[in-house]
Amino acid sequence: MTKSRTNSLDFLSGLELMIDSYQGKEQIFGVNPNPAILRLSCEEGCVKVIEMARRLGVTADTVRFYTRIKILKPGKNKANGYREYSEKDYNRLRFVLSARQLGFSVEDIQEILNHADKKKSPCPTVRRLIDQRLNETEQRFAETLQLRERMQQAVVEWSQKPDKVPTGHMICHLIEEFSQ
Amino acid sequence: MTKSRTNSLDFLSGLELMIDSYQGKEQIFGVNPNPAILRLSCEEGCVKVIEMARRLGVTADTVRFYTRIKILKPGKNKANGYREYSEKDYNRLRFVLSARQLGFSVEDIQEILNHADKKKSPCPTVRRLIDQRLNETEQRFAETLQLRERMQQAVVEWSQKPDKVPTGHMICHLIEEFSQ
DNA sequence: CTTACACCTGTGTCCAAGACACAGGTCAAG
DNA sequence: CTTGACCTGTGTCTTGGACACAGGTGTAAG
Repeated sequence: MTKSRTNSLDFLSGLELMIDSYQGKEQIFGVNPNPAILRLSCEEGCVKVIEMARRLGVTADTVRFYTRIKILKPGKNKANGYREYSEKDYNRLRFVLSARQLGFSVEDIQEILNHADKKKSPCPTVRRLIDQRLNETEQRFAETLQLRERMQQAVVEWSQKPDKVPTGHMICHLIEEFSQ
Repeated sequence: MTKSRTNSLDFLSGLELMIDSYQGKEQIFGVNPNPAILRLSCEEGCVKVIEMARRLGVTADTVRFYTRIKILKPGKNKANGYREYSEKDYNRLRFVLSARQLGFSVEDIQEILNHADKKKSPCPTVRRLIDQRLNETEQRFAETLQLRERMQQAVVEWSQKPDKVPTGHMICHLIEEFSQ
């Protein structure tokens, strides 16, 4: 139950509130196979998109995005069509955000969730994917490092050089004479 | 949030800007200083898209892309509609590729070229833009560095941990117990 | 009751720099 | 004549949302 709640702040107190108020219905909500009762508890425990977003420190657009691509599957209030995000959606979204922080793509996350939804361990997939993504990140890191150095050197070199008007075969001498 | 892979830095990969590795037959591009003769010689000296691409070490799609957005303005062979890239286009594209290597966006480059085309010095613009882009690159660099460290630490930590099957409130303990 | 306003819905489009696909035209060799 | 390599312009795809839009809903104030 105790989580790494290190990376987010005030919406986590909201989380505790929500989980606590939900405590008494745990049997009904997650475990009880009767969908009628499940829906019943939703009326009290579920939240709308903005509240969901606020609790996890993202925008409503982000919540809608993950809903659109069916990572989140909130119910719908029959009366007005509003989405109803449950604790399960909350946990799922929190998971998604954690995974994104670790460099997983949304597609990766879908794959991971597919395993978990089938009650299979997603861990082997997770290990495979992070190796892959880490390689790419190393690659990107090296490229960004090089680009940064190149740009820094350009700024230094150019500070010694004058402005010039373009000629027939030279558009900008700063850029074109920069060797590296 | 982590913008990870989406920061297309791909243009940096592998290409050392192999511009003048071509020593071939026609000495026309890059050697003849007289633009009038060059323009005149277009019927003979101009090249088609693939040859242009080859000379600068990029794909034909890249040449077409810059043509499409009107950074390159090759003529058209009236007989068959084929594009005819002149030495001016060659110089322009070489400039574009150099500028891309320094982190300028295509939009930046259009702005720079607009100045140059009006015979104004693009240098003040260039200096302003590189400051801006360098800032962004520093930012991206810091983010990539952090992401990389986070991922590396995850791999290390996870190597000590077992696989687990998901439970009601835990999708993947590796990801969800990872604190940082 | 009306009105204002904040919230909600789904859908479509945008971003960057090309890469890729596609339908159709051109050209030289065999 | 056919094959195959090349050419054309245009449209769509990529990421992870952000933003726009048209229209419906809920609520408090006047």
